[in-house]
Amino acid sequence: MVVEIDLSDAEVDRIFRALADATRRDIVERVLTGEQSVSALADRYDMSFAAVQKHVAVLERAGLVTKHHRGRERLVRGNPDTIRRVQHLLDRYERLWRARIDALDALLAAPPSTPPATTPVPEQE
Amino acid sequence: MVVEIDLSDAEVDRIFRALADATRRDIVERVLTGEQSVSALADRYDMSFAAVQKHVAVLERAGLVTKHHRGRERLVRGNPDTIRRVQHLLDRYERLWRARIDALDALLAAPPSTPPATTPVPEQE
DNA sequence: AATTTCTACAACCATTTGGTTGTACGTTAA
DNA sequence: TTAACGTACAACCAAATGGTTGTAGAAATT
Repeated sequence: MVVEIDLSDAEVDRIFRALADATRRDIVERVLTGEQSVSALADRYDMSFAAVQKHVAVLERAGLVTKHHRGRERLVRGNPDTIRRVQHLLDRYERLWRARIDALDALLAAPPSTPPATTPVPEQE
Repeated sequence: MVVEIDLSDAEVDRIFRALADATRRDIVERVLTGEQSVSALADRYDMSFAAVQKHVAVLERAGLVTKHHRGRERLVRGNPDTIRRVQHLLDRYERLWRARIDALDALLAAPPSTPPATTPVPEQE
């Protein structure tokens, strides 16, 4: 199964914003280990049912969870694909950082008689 | 060098919120590959200097960048430690997911003569 | 000394966010 | 059939966000 590789800026915005709230992160954790109804989730938090409903909606719009019908309930389930995509994003940041560190190391390792100013970095992207 | 392992909810809030903006993510990428002054950054974006200054402040409060003095300039530099901590957070999410999948797999692998209705999931919490 | 550059910060504004309560509707249970 | 449960959604509100302009100070340039 091929998953989408690239995410638009707006999608990434929604994902990070969705994760920028402790209640929503907690919901994600819960539904990753097992789907739960909205009201079952709402029982866990000290806020109204409608507030939890809104949090779930934010997570759903970000693609972090999905909802399914079962009778009168709506079961919320975590979507690990989106989690994985965020990890790839952060991996990219780390690669950028490492490339820079490697370049600085190369500079320091090079003898001062041969300044490597022409090719400081393997020039990716 | 030992880095902090745990982050408070408020810290994680700030980090994810800081990353929930395309301009700020772009700034992070730029300063991970090499430090830049605030005005050099501001030249890159179609908004006022003050707006970019605010974005940098948000990133700084989240611990994603640091600022250093050089004459009248303030050099902005990426902080990979924080990036790494976010990765660890997401790793945790993935482990939770995998644990659940493994449990379901174990259920499916069990012979039908032993109905697993009593323990559908390893009952966490 | 005067001017320009880089930064800091306050004040303001429109929009979004995160919460509330209230109403309505489909589904299950008595 | 009636009542209770689970959900959806609108309306409202306070606070935060993301932008602006304007003022001021420190450092560099002329």
